Amino acid sequence: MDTNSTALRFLIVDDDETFSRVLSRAIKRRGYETAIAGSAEQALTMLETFRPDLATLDLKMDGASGITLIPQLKTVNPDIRILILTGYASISTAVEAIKLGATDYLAKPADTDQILAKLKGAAPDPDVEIADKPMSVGRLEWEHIQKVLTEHEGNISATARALGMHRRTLQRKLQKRPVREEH
Amino acid sequence: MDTNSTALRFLIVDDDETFSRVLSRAIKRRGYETAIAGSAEQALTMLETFRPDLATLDLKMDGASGITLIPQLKTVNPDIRILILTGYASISTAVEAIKLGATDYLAKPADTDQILAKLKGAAPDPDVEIADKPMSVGRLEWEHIQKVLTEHEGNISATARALGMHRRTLQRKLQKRPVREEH
DNA sequence: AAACCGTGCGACAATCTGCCACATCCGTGA
DNA sequence: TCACGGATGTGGCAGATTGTCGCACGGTTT
Repeated sequence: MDTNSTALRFLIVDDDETFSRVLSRAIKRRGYETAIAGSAEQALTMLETFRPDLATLDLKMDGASGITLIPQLKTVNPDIRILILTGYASISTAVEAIKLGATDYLAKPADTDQILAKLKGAAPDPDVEIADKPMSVGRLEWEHIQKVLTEHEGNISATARALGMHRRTLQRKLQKRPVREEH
Repeated sequence: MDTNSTALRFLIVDDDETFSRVLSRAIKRRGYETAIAGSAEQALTMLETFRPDLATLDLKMDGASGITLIPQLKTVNPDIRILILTGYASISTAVEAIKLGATDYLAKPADTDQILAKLKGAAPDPDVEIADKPMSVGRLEWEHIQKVLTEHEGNISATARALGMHRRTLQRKLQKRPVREEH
């Protein structure tokens, strides 16, 4: 197999710039060529010059949802593998995305290895190997809380409401240290 | 019984007898021919005599999960329309089911009209509504657990080890219903 | 058969959560 | 300036949840 003529092109569509940059670097480090689009519209203008082989799409962005990109990405490259990656995951959007041809669907936060594992998972190559340990539930909860807290500019009361959690409970969780993962 | 040759055959696979009976009556009243299976295994034995055109499958049953029936149902009737209907809904099982060829996926409780609408529903539309609130921590935990659980092919002990969680605790969490997010 | 492994479940103590009750602060508008 | 609404820190307490142990049962492997 000719594997080194060209690197696989990986398109990241997400309006969270920090997230995109971090993910892009991690993907690049693994030998892919990457491009970032901050919106669905911007992604469309890039398709002519950057024909992606892999893509991650966010759902909740300014303008169109990443889901609307799926048919268009598949038109450009029918073999493209698409991963929906969103902080606003739901069953109904997951069902829609898969029906439209997305390869898989993940809720943020997810680490790079899991992202790539999901994208490789549907490849014709039957690579059946479970990678590293997943995040512990405690760690996941911490990440999620931090994310929502940031979205609410550090407002604890608002965050507790958004999470459907009692403010007192959130306060107590925040006082504790983030859970550590050991390897 | 006089069997109407034009009536569509509707198979209900669910171990909740009350639920099955109520749904069956409602479906029958709308002109379908119905059959009930209390387990995946029982459903298989019926396929020769009752070739369904439509089916609802439960996930959490004694014995095999309804998801395992999808390929076999499609073998008997490639045009069958399958709706996953479960009280233990999660994104990872939804993705799995749709990939295997299920038509749609609904969380219980759902009324008869919703069920038939999903089964009759045609093309996927990219304009699904996206949640405006992030998942609650409880919901996120449920989804994460389900994801890891599918990655470990339903092995509870292995999942508990991977999550750094006591097996007993995981068992208890799995017995509970996932938290319903309002929409 | 014996040694394992995964699973389901009872019991109990340690912890955590939901919830109410204050007591501060901090802007904003009357 | 003074209320008023909203955010925040804390204490307390009953009830829910978790971490552990233990035991039984049914498969698989050796």
